[in-house]
Amino acid sequence: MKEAIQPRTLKTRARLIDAARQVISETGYGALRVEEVVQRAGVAKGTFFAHFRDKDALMDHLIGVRIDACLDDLAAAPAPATVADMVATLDPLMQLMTCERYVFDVIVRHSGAAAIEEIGPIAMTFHKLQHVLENWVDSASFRRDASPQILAEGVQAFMVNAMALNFCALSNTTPLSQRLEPYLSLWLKPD
Amino acid sequence: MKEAIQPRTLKTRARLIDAARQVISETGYGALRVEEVVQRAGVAKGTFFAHFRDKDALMDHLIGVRIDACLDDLAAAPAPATVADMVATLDPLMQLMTCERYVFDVIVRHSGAAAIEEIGPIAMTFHKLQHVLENWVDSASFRRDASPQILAEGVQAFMVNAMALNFCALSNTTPLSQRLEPYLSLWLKPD
DNA sequence: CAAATAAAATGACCGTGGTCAATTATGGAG
DNA sequence: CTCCATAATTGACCACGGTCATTTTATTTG
Repeated sequence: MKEAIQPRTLKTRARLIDAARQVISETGYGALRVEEVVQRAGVAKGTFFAHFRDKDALMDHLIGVRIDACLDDLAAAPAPATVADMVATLDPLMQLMTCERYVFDVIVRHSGAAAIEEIGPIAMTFHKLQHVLENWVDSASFRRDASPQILAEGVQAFMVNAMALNFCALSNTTPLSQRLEPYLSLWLKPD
Repeated sequence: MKEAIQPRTLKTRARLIDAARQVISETGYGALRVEEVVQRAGVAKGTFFAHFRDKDALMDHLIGVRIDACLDDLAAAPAPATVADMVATLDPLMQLMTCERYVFDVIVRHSGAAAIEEIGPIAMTFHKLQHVLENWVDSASFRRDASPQILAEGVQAFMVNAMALNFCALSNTTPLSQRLEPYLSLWLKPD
């Protein structure tokens, strides 16, 4: 009953990921083709799917890693004291998540895990974000008549909403953060 | 410069839609194959794409029609006086929108039009819903320190959020409306 | 070292959405 | 009615994600 992974496996996986990153840096996420990735990695197509359940799983990993790094920055920075501050602090994250329509679609698709055993990198980052937001929201500057949990969940809902509207013709003239601000003001600081 | 559509066109389109509805009633939306639809409609594959830009456009139409009918029911009913009432009234709509994971994905993908000239049936229904919600929200029972517009937009955001969570393993034990209620309470009736 | 066993990689193959040059049907002008 | 321009239809074809029986490579055992 041996189940040790061979060094070869790690090397192949790394080659696939490197190749994918290279393709993406040249043509963006949406234009990535599995065929192109395996060719650059110098492996057969089947090998790709031995390492990733499907193309989405690769995206989940690649995008998840980037979001995770971005969240580390957020967590390291001081907690925003005002709504305007919060919106500004969240901006880099939202920019990253909406860098491409395709990227945003992948994120939305993976933001909730369909099954417990399937929680992927992106779903993880949403938990992490939830944690960060709970800390931010749990300060004297914001309303204290609701649990940080539900407030943070609400902020996430508004973030997703604002990002989705960003791809909508009727409203994509307004910058992301500017669209988010009024919602958070009303949500976090009711009179 | 004649551009009159031939009766034949309407007939073919109707046959395609009928065939699609039939397939869906048997196997659901997600399992629909264009090949199956054109076979039942007795036309060639290319004909399908002469009538619909892509498979998504067919789904946009079919789902849009159903949502629209549901919204007519909502608009006809008396405006809900409480949050609990509102959540209960919205339930049929949310049930429809989440009848299948695939259906919800289609809806999310089409909820905002990418370009003004591309506003499809589903995007239309979101405008219609916005209108209905604005009327509901603009009543004495709810907060009056914010515009009906922004309040209604917030309700939509929370609805989408609640529906998305419905497909998430960690929280899909709670019924949809029950998950929505606390958010709307906090959003529409702050103390 | 050789044989046996398990892991990894291969690539021909498939399903399905979507395209387009060629063909056929339609309806109006003369 | 005939001819013709245009709309509608066709189906072979392509792109791309994904599968799986087979082969190759690594590791263990004797």
